[in-house]
Amino acid sequence: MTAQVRTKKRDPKGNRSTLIRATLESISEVGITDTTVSRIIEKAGLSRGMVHLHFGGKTQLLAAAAQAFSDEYYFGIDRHVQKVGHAPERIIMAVVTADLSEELLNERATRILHAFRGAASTHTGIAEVSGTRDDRLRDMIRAAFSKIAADYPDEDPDVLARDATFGLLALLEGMWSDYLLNPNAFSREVAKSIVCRFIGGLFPDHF
Amino acid sequence: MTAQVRTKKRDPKGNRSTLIRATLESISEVGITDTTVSRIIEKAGLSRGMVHLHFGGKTQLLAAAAQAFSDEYYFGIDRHVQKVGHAPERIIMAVVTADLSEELLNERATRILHAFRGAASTHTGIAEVSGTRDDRLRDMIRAAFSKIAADYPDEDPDVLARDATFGLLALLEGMWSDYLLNPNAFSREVAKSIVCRFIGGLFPDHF
DNA sequence: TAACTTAATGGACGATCGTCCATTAAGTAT
DNA sequence: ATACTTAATGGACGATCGTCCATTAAGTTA
Repeated sequence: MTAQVRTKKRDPKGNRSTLIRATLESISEVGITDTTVSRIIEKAGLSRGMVHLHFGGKTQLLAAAAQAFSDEYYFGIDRHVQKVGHAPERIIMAVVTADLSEELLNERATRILHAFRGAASTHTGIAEVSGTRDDRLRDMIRAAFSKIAADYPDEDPDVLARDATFGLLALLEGMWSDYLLNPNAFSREVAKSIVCRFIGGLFPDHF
Repeated sequence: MTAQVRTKKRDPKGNRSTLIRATLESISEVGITDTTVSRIIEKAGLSRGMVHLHFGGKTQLLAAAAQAFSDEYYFGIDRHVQKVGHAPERIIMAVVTADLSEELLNERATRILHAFRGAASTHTGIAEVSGTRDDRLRDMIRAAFSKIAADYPDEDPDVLARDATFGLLALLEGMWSDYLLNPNAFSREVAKSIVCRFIGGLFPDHF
């Protein structure tokens, strides 16, 4: 078995992901509506029939691209979170920092996210995949807030954790929208300080 | 000059707005991508050439629909705000309540908003019109927060008002996204209480 | 009523769109 | 080397797409 990276004539898995990459690139450039099969295969440098061969159709390719984009985001978050250990406050801050970092929050990502959002309500295959910042992330945040909320005996910990989770995700969502519509005026520092004001208001002893 | 509402054979203004209404209805049902001229005129019950006659083309019709939708939202907010007088705290709460009311926040509206959002970054005519919850609203909120912030001498009033404005709009944005993706699980009461926690954290003497 | 302006119609048009398949090529097993 | 399986190609296909215009109708002015 040779390494064969250079001159592989056949590469089904590679071509599959090339198509997905080309699709995401096209969406970030011209939006979903103008992302046609012709444009995708031109970007990918592959032949027309490949979409049907590997995905069965354009619809499934879009769904696979949505899934890949979602994973890309989540793994980006996860990498940051892994580094900070298990203290819940640090996990929360890692999520916030990562979500607002240039690595994850940039023009390409905001355009793709909102393009899929716009299509999610009417295209099942996409909706399943682009839930509110992914259920995985939501669960991670809620678990962290639940631990923190236990230190506030004056409040119902479930309600507090729920509000913190919901609020934080909504706030971050809004930051992405703002970035999308106004990438030049956007300030990561201001965004972060506002998020900190929010969670600091809920958990004054921790943030 | 007769009233002629019943049997008007020609009605350019009426047909124009019928086309816009049909466009928004189509977008809320099948998204922007599948909103075709054929579908629009079928919904409107008008003839094919009318799109070109009244708007010059589909692109301009979409832009006009985006504008109409934006106005629809803003005037809805404004009506609520007019009722509560000039006290800044009451203006803010009126905006929040209106934004989360069923009149403004519903499946149709969230679908249309996000459909336009997804197209905004790549279609100039739409982007101009669907800024972050409209500059008019942003200015109104900021003015109210500026007055309130003057009562907090420990903070820079400009920074405080800016953070409150930015944060509130982002939070409401996020609520809309959550509603879009999960209309059944969404609770207006929870959403409102979270918003109140946020502004209450910034302005403890007022909210 | 006649002449004129504006609105509305709906089909024809070329230009895409996405799908699919007959054909060729590459890789594997016998 | 041969037979076989899987990958890749690219053009043909019917089905739409949005635009536009020749034609008809409605309303207005003279």
